[in-house]
Parts: sequence; structure tokens; C-alpha cells
Amino acid sequence: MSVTLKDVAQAARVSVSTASRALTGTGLTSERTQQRLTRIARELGYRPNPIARGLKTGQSRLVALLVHNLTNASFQVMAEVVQARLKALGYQMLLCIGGDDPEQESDTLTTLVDHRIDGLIVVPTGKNGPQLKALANDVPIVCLVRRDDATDLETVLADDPQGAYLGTRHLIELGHRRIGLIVGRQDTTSGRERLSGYVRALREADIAKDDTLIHAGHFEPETGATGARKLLDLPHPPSAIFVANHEATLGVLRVTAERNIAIPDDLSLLCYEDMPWFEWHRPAISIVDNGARDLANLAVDRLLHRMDKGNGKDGVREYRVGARLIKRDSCRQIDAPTSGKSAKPKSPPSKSSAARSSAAKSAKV
Amino acid sequence: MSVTLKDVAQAARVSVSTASRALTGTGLTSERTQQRLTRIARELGYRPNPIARGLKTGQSRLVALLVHNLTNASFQVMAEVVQARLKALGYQMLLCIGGDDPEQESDTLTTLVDHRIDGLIVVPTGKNGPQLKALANDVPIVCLVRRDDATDLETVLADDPQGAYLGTRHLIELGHRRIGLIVGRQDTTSGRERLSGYVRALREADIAKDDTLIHAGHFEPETGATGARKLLDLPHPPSAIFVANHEATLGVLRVTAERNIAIPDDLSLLCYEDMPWFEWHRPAISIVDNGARDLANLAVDRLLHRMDKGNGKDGVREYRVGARLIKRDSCRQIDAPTSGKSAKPKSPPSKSSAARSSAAKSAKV
DNA sequence: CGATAGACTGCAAACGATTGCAAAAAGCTA
DNA sequence: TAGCTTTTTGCAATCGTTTGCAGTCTATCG
Repeated sequence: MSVTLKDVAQAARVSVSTASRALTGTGLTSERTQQRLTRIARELGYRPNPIARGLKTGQSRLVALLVHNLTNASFQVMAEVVQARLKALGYQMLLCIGGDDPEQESDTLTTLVDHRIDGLIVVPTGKNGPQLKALANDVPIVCLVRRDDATDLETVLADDPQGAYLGTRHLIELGHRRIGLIVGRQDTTSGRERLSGYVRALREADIAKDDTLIHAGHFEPETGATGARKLLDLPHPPSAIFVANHEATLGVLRVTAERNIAIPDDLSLLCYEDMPWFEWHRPAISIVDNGARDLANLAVDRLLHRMDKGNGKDGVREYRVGARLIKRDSCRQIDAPTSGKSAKPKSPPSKSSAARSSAAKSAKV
Repeated sequence: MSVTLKDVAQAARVSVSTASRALTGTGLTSERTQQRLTRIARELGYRPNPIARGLKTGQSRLVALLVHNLTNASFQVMAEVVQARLKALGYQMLLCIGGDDPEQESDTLTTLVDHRIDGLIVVPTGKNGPQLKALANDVPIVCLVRRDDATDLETVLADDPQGAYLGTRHLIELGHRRIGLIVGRQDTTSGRERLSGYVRALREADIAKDDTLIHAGHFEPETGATGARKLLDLPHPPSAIFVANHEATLGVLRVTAERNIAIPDDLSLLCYEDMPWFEWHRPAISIVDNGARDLANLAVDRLLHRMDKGNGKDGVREYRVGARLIKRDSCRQIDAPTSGKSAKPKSPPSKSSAARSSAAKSAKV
């Protein structure tokens, strides 16, 4: 069907080996034949067959990215970054969706390695440590966003302890003392670390940790709904909720909408990881940004390094990418009942606050 | 490194060919050897090398999906559907992001075909017709969402004329006479067809088409912003805007927010294609749903058919998937100034309306 | 019992590239 | 021009499968 190296060689009246050497630019052919062959190849429209080449060389020029889903904006960004970087280097990205499901992850992993991918960036479920570890002997692997504790794979993580700390501190500085936390599964790195950041900020401010204010659950909108209901039904509900579980955000919003809770007047809301529309939402939603773009870039850097310099076990195994707070309009200053903290007023004067309340009422419809 | 067929054959003391036949289940081996070999293969952890197999058979068990981006919720859904369907059949999905950029599309296409993909579902930019057409000889291709007019490829389209018609009619039924339209590039099928649906609804209602109310532009948020400004700055601005260009939605929202325009009180807003958060937005945004899931499923059906039954030029070249209207809260009934149309009041009483206006003001901050 | 069909199996040639090794060609020195 | 080195080239094996063809074995039938 398509033009093969043999065709090119025949047309040029040289052997296939010479053709190969000329076209791959090994420098083992004379300048003249090289140029002649490149010309002929171009004229014939020759395109090397990566499959055949791969069989011989053991490389596929395929790099896989395995994420949980594509609804999460961070994963979207990462996919786009990884794709762009790899493409520039002549690799094709294989984007796989694992659904945070260990079985699917395991399946996909074997398929990928079967296909002799040259490298893999994976957001691990954390349940396939042994498999990942074994695979890492065959192919360079970099973990992203989550660590798989059963492995010692090179891992690029968001600075979740810091991010959660920053977010919590922000709320504290606004005068909140009862801060609800909705967070991810505690058997994941990110879940645990965000909780720890939250706790640290509380401790620093001498606020007692109240376990009834903490809701940990799966990475699903439903978790947010359940959590929000639980928190809001408390005898003494929180004045702010920190949704440190990205997927849960929609669930929380649903509940506040259902109950006509005005944000930020009745409740301050701080979320984790951006979504493109947070900025346009009214009120615009404040977030802790996990730096998805940086994470992806660093992961690619590390992977390329491994693919290039060998897949050995070198020194650094863990990289952290800084988180930062993006203040928008979903958190408000509250009148600190007793505390003597210096509180620069940040939210607009009462007029606006009143307007906001009525907005909340109108939303009842 | 890994276990090859040869190893299995040796362990079983048969020839490689027998091993191959036994394991691929050709039925050309005795029941006994077949079972024995499967057992041994399993024990040894043999996994066939798709590269080697591909070289011989010309198949890769790779199917590519080429979309513009991953921010568009429709593409997300499609990617997930396609991935799930293909995986169940033992194919790996290659997800590629083309950015609606002809050059990138062209690049990606050649790479994909080089990699001997078994099938391709593509949302074409429309600028690489000849190439697509040529490629279609080598590999089954199905176009999705957009048609490439320079080809006669099998294409699965949303019913955009109908969708735009439904949306526009909805607004008309609510009493709107001046309806702004923000729509995509007119050199794309979807762009043209949505415009035509809009026009048809207008004509049916005996409303004169006013070109100043129509803004066509690129598939980008910026288009929405520009369009919204243009429309709102009109001496006699529209009472409703139909954003029939999904990507433009955020831009429109930005402008309405900037200008404190209350939706739906000051302006009714109807959008095209869902986003997961439209439902949670206040007001929840009414949309015309393009049926992304159905589109993807149908595209997979058609592709599998081609891969299975041969890649010939059969009868039907174009499939349409119905659109439907999803009413939420961003469009309101307006007092028809003169028209005698029967108008069941749908929007809440004035009290709420007033509240909503003040909500708009509060958003100024 | 010998012939013959039918079921299995193995040999060897692909698939399209890469690559070690040795031969041929070219360049250089004397 | 012979002799030697240094390119440059070609042969052939190889990567791990699949598959046409021919050969072996068993069983069945006359």
C-alpha cells in the first residue's frame, strides 16, 4: 500500500541498509547519497513505518498519560500541556481515562506496556503499587498528583499541605473560627495532606480542631452534597466551608442553592483547583490553585529526563509544585465576635451586603 | 526482556507456529495442545507483542479520536464514550487534541496513519479535506460534529438546524421579538446551520431578520464578549441572546457580569451545548442540548461497521442526531407589547424580579 | 493390510525496518 | 603503482509475530 524503504532503495539503486542509514542520518553514508536519498524519499512520499521500526528498536514514540477523567479541569490542562510538549519532540500522546478505578487502571497499564510505550505519566489510584513498580523496570514512569505509597516511583506532587494551609489561613484571617472542611479520601496522599494543612492552620491560630466539621469522602459531587448537608445541619454550623475536594464542589453548590444559602453572606466558600467558570460565577469563587500547568510541565521534564538519561533510581524521588491562593468573591470577612485579631476590612460595606442577601432570597425561586 | 512466543513454544516443546495458532485460537490445533499452550503461556506470563503482530497483520488495535480541545464539555463526553466503547472491544483509544488548527490537524493525521491506526473519528477543521479524503483509502474514517465539505466522508452530525430552530422558537414563544444571535464561524457546517435554524424560526413567526442582531465569530470566549458588547450597545438592544456558539458562552457571561445585567430580568440567555455547571449556575442556564453522548455512540457504531464490513462507499453518508431543548431559569417570559400571542406567565412575580435586579447590582463589586 | 483422507504440526518466508560485519571503493602515502 | 587506511556500501540476521505450504501422524475404510 504505502511506500517502504525497499521502494526508496530500489528507486535509488542502493541497498535497503544504505537507504536506512542515509535517511536516519547516521553519518555513515556519503553526503551525496544522503542527499539523493532524502530527495527520492520525499518524491516518493516515503514515511517510515513506526511499527516496523519499533519492532527492531523496541521503541514506539508513544508516551501515555493516564488520568482519572476529563471533567476535572486540572486534568484537562495537564493533558493539553503534556500533549503539546510531547508533540514538539515527535512523540504521540496516548491519553487514557482510568476513572480512578484500580481494575481499569491495571488493565490499561498492561495494555500500554504491551504497546511498548516509551514513557508513562500516571495519576495512580494507589491500589496497583506492585504492578506499577514492576512495570517501572520496563518503562520510565512518573507519577503525578498522587503518590502510590507502595512504590518508590518518581512523583510530582502539588504542595497540598501548603495549599490547604494557605486556604484555611485565609479563612481564619477573615475572622472565621468554625471552618468546615470537605476533603477527599483519606487513603490518598492528597486527601491526607490537605487535611493536615487545614489542621496546621487551625493549630497555628489556636482554634481547636472539631471533627464534626470535617467530612472526608470520595472524589465525587455526591460527597460534596452529603458533606455540605452534614455540616449545615450541625447545631452550630460553620461560617465557612473549605471544599478541598475538587470533584465535590458541584455537590456543595447544589446544596447551598437548594437551601438558598447566600454566598458569601450566609456562608463563605473556598474551593480547591480552578474551573474555567469559577471566575464568571456569581459570586466568583475563590480558590486554592494547585498549579496544574506547572505540575504537568515538571512531570514531562522528569519523564524526558528518565527516557533520556536512563531509568535508574536516582536521588530525588519527589517534587513539589507550589500552590497559591486566588482570592475572588466567595469568602467574606466576618465580625470576629471576640478575637482581637487585626482585621483589615475586605468585603464591601453593608449596603452591598444587604443587596447580596436579597440576591440570596431571590435565588429561592 | 519479556516473554515471547518463542519462549512459550520452547517450554511446550512445539514450534512457534503451533504456539501461535494455539494461542490465537485458529482452531487448527488439537484441543489438547491448545489448552496446554494457554496454560503454559499463562504460567510464563506471556503477552503477545502488538507491535510484532501489527507489523505482520497491518493492524494496531489503536483507534484515534481527534478533537479540538478538552475544555468543551461535549468533547469530554465524547472522549469518555468513545474510550469506553472501544476498550470493551479490545482497542486502545488514541486521543488527540488538534486545537481546531488545520496545520496541527494535518500533522496529527499523518502521524496517526503512520502508526497504522485501525480507525479514526475526527472533528475536522474543514481545511484538510484532500488529505482526509486520501487517508480514507487507507483507514476507516468517520467525521463527527462537523462535516468537511471537501470530502464525502461518512459524517455524524448534530441536528443543528433543528436545535437552533427549537431554541429560537422557545425564545419567541416567551414573547421575545428582538433576539440576538451569537454564532460560530460561517465557514463551518455548524455555524451555518445554526444560523439557518434561527432564521427559519424567525420567519415562521413573521419576525424580520435583523442583521445587526447577528454576530458570527470564532469558537472562542472572546467572540462571545465582542458579540455581547456589540449587541448590548445597539440603540435598540435585544431582549434575549441566543449563544449558539458554545465556546463563546463564557465571554457573554463576562460581559453581562461586567455590566450588571440581570439574567433573565434584563436579558434572557439561551446557550448551546451543556456544561456540567450550567445547572448549578444562578440562574441555571437553559440550553439546547446537542446530544453529545448519542453523537459519540453513533460515530463509534459507524466506525466499527466500517472496520468490520469494509471501508467501501456505501449509501448513507450523513447521520443526524436530534437536539433538544432543556429549559432552566435563564430565559423569561416578557410582556408582549402588542402581539396577541397566548402567553402563560412563566417567570416569577415582580417581587422576585426586583430582588433579582438588586442581585445584579451587588455583583458589581 | 494398504491406501487415503483428515487432522495436526513444523518449516520457512514474510511484515519493514535496523545494525554488526565484511567486502568494495576511495583516498592517501611513498 | 603498490600498499595501507578510511570511507562507503551491501549482505544477512534480527525484532516477534502470522501464515502458506508441505510433511507427519492417526484413524478409517475397503
